Amino acid sequence: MNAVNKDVQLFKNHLVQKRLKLTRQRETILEAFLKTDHITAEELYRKLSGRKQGRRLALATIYRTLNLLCEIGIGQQRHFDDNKTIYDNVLHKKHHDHLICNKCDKIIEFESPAIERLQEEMATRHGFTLHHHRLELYGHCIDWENCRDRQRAAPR
Amino acid sequence: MNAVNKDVQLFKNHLVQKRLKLTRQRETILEAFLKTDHITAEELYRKLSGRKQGRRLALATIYRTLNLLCEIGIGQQRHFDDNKTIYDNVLHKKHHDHLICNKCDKIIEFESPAIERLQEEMATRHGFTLHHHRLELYGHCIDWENCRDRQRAAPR
DNA sequence: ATATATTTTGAGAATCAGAATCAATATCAA
DNA sequence: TTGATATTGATTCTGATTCTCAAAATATAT
Ligand SMILES: [Mn+2]
Ligand SMILES: [Mn+2]
Ligand SMILES: [Zn+2]
Ligand SMILES: [Zn+2]
Repeated sequence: MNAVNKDVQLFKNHLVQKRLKLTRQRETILEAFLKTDHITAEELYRKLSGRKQGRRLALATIYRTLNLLCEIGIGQQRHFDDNKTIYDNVLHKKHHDHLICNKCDKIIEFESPAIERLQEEMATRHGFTLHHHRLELYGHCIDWENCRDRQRAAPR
Repeated sequence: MNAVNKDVQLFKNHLVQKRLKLTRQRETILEAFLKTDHITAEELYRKLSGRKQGRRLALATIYRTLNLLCEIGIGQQRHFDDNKTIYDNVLHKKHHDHLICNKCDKIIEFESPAIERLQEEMATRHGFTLHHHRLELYGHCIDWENCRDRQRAAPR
C-alpha cells in the first residue's frame, strides 16, 4: 500500500467513525486536494469540473468536502490578503507560517521556533493565554527567474 | 488649538490637497473615528445614526469616509478572525501588531523589535524582500476581572 | 452674494464568496 | 433487497462591502 492509499484509508476511517458515507465525489476531491499544498475551492472546482465522462461536481460539494477535511484535521483554512479562503493541506505537516510573494503568488512555508517563543512571551507579558496566531509575511522573490515559475493560477 | 482640532485641521489640509470637499458627514465621522482605537463601519454607523435632530448618515458614506481616511494614512484596515473589516486609528501611532481576546474581544497593541527582526531574517533566508506582514495573537485574558471590562460591542 | 462647475450624498441595486434549502439520489448495514 | 440515513446538485439566500445615479451640497469664479 503506497503513501497516497494510506492517506485515503485514513480518510475512510474518519468517515466510518463519524457515520458518514464514502461517495465518489468525496474520493475525487480528497485525491485532488492531497496532490496540492494550498488551493481554493474555486481552483479545485475548475480542476475537477472540466472532466471527461460527465463527472460533474457542484461547487457546494467542494466547499462541503473541504470543510469536512478541515474538521477531520487534514486541512486548514487560511485567509491571506486575497479575499478567498485557501485550504492548506496539512496532512503530515506540523504548525507552520507563510511567506507569500505578491508578484507570483508563490507560498513558502516556514517555521521559526524563535518567533513562536517570542509570541508566547509577548502574550504572557500582557496577561494572555495564547490559543492560536496568524503570521504572514508578504513581499516578493528577489530572484526573478525563481519568481516566474508560478505555483498558483493567476498572477496578481 | 487643542490636539483634536489639530488632527481635524490635518484632515482638512489633506482634503484641500486632493481637491475634496469638507462636508458635515465627513467631519462627524472623523471626530467619532478619532475617539476610538479600533472600530467597524457597522459600529460607527450605529453610533452615529441614532442621533438627535435627524443627523442621518448612510452606511455607504461611512465606508467611503473610512476608506478615505485609510488613503490619507489616518486609518488602516485590519482583518481579524471576525469577517468584518476593523478600521484602526493609526494617527500618532507607529507600526504595531495585535493581541486579541477571544472572550471579551479586547484588542491590545504591541510591538516586538525582536520579532520584526526575525521576520526579516526569515524572509531573507528564503530570498524574499518583505513589503508588509500580519501578526495576530489570539487567546484570552488570564484575569477574568480584566476580561470582563469589554472594549468591544458583543462578546463572541 | 450669485452663478457655475464639481464633488458628495443617500437609497437602493449589485457583487461575490460561501452557506443554507430541499427534493432526488446514493450509500450501507441488516 | 430493503429501508433508514446521508449526500448531492441546483438554486436561493446571506452579509459585508462597493457601485450607481439623481438630487443636494460645497467650493470657486464672477
Ligand atoms: Mn501551509
Ligand atoms: Mn491597532
Ligand atoms: Zn507560527
Ligand atoms: Zn509587526
